[in-house]
This record gives sequence, structure tokens and C-alpha cells, in this order.
Amino acid sequence: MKEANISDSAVRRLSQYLRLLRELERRGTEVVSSRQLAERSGATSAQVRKDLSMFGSFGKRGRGYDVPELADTLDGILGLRRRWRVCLVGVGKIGTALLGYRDLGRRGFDIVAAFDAEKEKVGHEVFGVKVHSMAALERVVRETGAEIGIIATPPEAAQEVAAALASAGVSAILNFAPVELEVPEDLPVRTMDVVLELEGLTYLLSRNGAGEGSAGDGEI
Amino acid sequence: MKEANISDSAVRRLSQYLRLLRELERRGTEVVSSRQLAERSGATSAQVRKDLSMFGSFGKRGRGYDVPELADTLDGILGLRRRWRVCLVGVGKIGTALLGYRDLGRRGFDIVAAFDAEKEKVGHEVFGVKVHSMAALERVVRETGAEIGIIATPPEAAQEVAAALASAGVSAILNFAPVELEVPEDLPVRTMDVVLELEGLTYLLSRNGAGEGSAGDGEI
DNA sequence: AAATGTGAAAGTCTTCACAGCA
DNA sequence: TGCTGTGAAGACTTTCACATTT
Repeated sequence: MKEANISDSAVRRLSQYLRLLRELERRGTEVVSSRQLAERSGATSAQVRKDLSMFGSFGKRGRGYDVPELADTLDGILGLRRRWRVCLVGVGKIGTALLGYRDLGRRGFDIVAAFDAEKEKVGHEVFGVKVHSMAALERVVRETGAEIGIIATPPEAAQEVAAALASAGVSAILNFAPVELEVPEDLPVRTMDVVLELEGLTYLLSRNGAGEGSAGDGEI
Repeated sequence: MKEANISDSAVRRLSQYLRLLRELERRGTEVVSSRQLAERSGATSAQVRKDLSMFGSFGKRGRGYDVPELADTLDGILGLRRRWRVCLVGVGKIGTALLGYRDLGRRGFDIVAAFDAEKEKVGHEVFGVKVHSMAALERVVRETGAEIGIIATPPEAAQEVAAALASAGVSAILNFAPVELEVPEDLPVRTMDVVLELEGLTYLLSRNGAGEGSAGDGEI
């Protein structure tokens, strides 16, 4: 398999193809064409083929792609042939929702520890995950070997937590706090921000004639 | 102000600039340069200037941008000079977390109604928002004038809910279910998927030499 | 006949670098 | 002097279109 210098959005698409492939696999579909993957993922067939060809040749001409085989290939590309250990900082509403989100486990991510600044939460288990004090962060991250840290704290605390996670040795951070984190260059961070996504929508709505309560049919 | 044909990622950056400007405003900072905005948002100064220049000339040469003025300008561009009515479908863990997320209200988004398929939840209020039955969706969306629908249901239900929201007349959808939704062309959808973001990280970790528990200093 | 894999073309986005203004 | 606004250059991404393979 080729090493590829692939863009962020291409990786995102690969994840989407994989999501579709798993669904097709569940239904017993054996073969899928780039066209079909494209339709169901909002890409074009050429783009699907290009994305995949960055890593090798996985299809059969005249036929398409073998579903389980391509799913496994994408697992390999995305680093999903193994499980990942994740820790979560901030057991508030979002943090709790994540602890209870069973898909994480199903898709290969094990939450091995949680942390919270509030004394009342420390020592308890939430959805089977033990909540530690912030003071224990560095020790517990090392002991559990957590590789990915999720930040679900208030924004004021996020930068400090990011620094602590970095120095405790996590290799990547998923950040739910609405702030831009400063971290060492080699520590990838993805930020998920609901308000930011909503603003992306309101931008579009204010350009077009929003507020006119239309919609409702699929007309072009 | 110019009308601009601006990319998705540029809109995302505008939101980030706005987030920073609000923080600067809170601290009483009066003027900011493209360089400063760039540093704190992970962009370059040229990009900040370019992004803004798509919509007009808002800075003062030799000086920078007036913070409250630029914040207000970006509010205008992003459609945030008004409040938006939002409804939420699926009062599970994520849905509940969103209902309790006070930032939404602070940033101009009012959740005016919630819906759930479970009988036990219907009729109750969650964080001050009344939960309706799915059967009431179309009526309540029309009555409340909800413009944006948030889908926080299990993936199996998401497509059906999207169709119901579309036909009830919402103008945009924010989707937390890990599926690609098929909706009328003129109905923008943004999907937020934790697993997809995590996979973006594991992709990077498996390219580099991950698993070596390094990191910890801010060295270049 | 059908669908891949891929160069080449087209299109988009980002960076450069500097004229011009406060 | 300092920093914006912006054409032009460069980098990157997507689409096209077709030779190739099953």
C-alpha cells in the first residue's frame, strides 16, 4: 500500500466510505462500485476512485470493489486494525454523553479513564468509567496508556487541560471546548464546536432568502 | 458589503475570528491586526485579510481592525444580528446535553421545542424545553417557527426525521447521527460525527510513529 | 459491457509581495 | 512606519475523459 500525502477532507471522505462499507457489509452486499459509494456519500465517482488510488489499487475493473476487502483496507489506512485508548477530561453534560456513547466502543475506541475538577464526581463511576481528580491526570494517563485525550471542559479550562494532556503523553486531542488550543506541533487536535457549525448554517440561510418558510419538496 | 462566493472553510474561519473578537471585546481590546487574529486562530495573516476582503474593507491601514466594529460586521456576514429558532429531535444523551448547553442561547440560538419517540419523555420539560411526540413534529415546528432542526436520534431514525423536518419547513439541519442524509438540494445539512473526527486522528497517528509515548514539550 | 486507475485540464484556495493609505 | 487590501503566482484539489482490464 502506498504512503499518501492526503488532505484532511480526503481522510474525512475515507471515513465516510468506510461507514458506508460497514453498512453494506452488514446487509451482505458483496461488491460496490465507485459510483454507488459516491452517490451515498455526496462525492463523485471520480473522487472516490482518486481517493482510493492514493493508497493503491483495490478494485476490479468491470466489477467494482469487494466490500469486506475494501472495508478492511480502509481500516488499515485509517489505523483501525487495532483498538485505541481514550481518556476524557470533563464529566459534564457532553462528557457524560460521550461516556455513554456505545458506538465509540463498537468502532474501536475504549474510554479508559475520566477526569473532573469537581470533588463530588471524583471516585464515582460513570457508565463504567472511573472518574479521577485532575491532580491524578498525568499518573493515570501514563498508567492506562491513553493515546487520545478528549477535552469536554468549560472553555476557560481547556488550554490548561490540553497542556496537561500533552505533557502526560497523549498523541492526539479531540476538543469540544470552543477555543483554539495551542499545543506542540506534532500533537494533532480536532475541535468540534456546535455553535461554529450552526453559524455555518446561518451564514447560508442569510445569503439565500431564508425566513421564507419554504422547503418541503425535492424540486431543483 | 460585497456579496461573496466563499468556501465552507472560509466561513468556518470567519466564525473563529468572531469567537476571538468576542473574547478580545470582553477584555476591552480595541484594535487587532490580521497578524494577531491569525496567530490565535491558526490561519495566516494574508488569509485573514483575504477572507475579510471578500466582503469589504473593514480595517484601517497602519492600524488594524476595530474590534467591536469587526465583530459586528462578522455578526452581519454570518447572519447573527438576529436570534434563530431551533428544534431538537431525539432527547437522548446528546440531545439532553444540547438542551442544557447554555452557550447556544448566549450565541443567539433558542431551542424552542424538542421531540422524542419514547412515550415516557413526551410531555416533560428538559432544561426548560417541552418534549413533544414525533407525531406532533410538523405541527409544532410550524407553530414555533423553528428554522433549524437538530437531529440527535439513533442513525436508523435519522433519515426519516430529516424528511419530516424538511417537509415541516425547517431551513437547515444540524445532524449528529452518523449517516449521510438525503435532503432537498436547497436544505443545507452539517453533520457532526465524533467517530469520524477520531478516525481523522488515528489516521495521522498511524502514519507517524504513534504509540511511542513521546510528546510533552513545545519544541519545534 | 462495465467499471477501474490515472494523466491532463480545469478549478479552487492559499500564499506572496507590494502598492497605497493612515 | 505599520498594516491593510489585492493582483499575481503558486499549490493543491477536483473533474474529465479514456486506455485498460476483467
